[in-house]
Amino acid sequence: MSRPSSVHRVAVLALDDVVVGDLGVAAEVLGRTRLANGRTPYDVRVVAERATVRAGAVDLRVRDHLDQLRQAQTVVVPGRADPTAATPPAVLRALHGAADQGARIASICVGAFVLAEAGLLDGLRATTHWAAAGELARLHPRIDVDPNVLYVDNGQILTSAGAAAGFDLLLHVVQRDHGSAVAADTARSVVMPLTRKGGQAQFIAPRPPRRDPDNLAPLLDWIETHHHRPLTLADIAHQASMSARSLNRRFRELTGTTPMSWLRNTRIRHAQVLLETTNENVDAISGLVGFGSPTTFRDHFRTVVGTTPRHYRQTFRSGHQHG
DNA sequence: CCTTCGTTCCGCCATG
DNA sequence: CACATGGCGGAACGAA
Repeated sequence: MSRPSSVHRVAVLALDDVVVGDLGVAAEVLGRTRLANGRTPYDVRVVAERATVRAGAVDLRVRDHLDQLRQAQTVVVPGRADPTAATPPAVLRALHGAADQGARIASICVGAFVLAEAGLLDGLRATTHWAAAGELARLHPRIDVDPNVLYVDNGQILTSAGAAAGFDLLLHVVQRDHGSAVAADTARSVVMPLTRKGGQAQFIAPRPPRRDPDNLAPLLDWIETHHHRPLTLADIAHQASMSARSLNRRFRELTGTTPMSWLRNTRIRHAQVLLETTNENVDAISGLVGFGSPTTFRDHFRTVVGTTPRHYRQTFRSGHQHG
């Protein structure tokens, strides 16, 4: 028909009780993306098993059927009100089909549970909404759950934390596909400044009133404010009035990670903010966020973020009209 | 790249 | 009895 070869097809999966915010993020960010020549690189379609989808207070009329998933080069899976609700078999089959054909699959928030149910996250690092991270790790032990990052890019499979982190993930996708200039334009278009205020936005968000016999939040706050010091596991355990053994165990249960890994991610997150918002050189930032040496900082930065600190700053800056 | 040495993490098990 | 804690040891990991 009409030149579909140059269009990148995106299917946004609308399951029952989909979180409309997540759905909106997916549809808006990619749908609003424009290339330098004004063309729209993404053909975004919301797909569902049935024409009407419940979504909290509203019903959605969905125009495209689940079958369209097969044609998509990118599939986005938003969260659902009940993260652990069983996913219809036809949906899981469709996801498998898309993955087998090499489609990129990205989840937002607790949409990661759907990917997990499909087995697409086995053996991979992944993230989800921080309050659900422990549950995800418990239900799917083969997933390396990291609740302390905004998103995780495994190449074909991507996961992001809360809805706001979904913005970051999709802007990252745009940047990967079309470069940082296009991504910066998209960010402006959706009025989402590329500046994110540290990942700790995740933690000042609604504190869950749910039961918390052992609440790690105060300890995580303490790590947040002391990450720049040369902390050891013993230091953190002492702060929590726990043995190192118990701390490791509780941490794994409640967050899916280990204390030192959490600390490392906290440091990297702060380093990212400093790279974005200051002119301190990389070595100085390394020290400011608590790394023992610039070498280890670069090492960790690469494994967490995927690029070098210098390149990260460069691509971030290039998207801004000098500021 | 390697090598050395300290740290971290988790299974196991005794203890409360 | 169920359950949580934490010490021990060793494999894996990280720093330099």
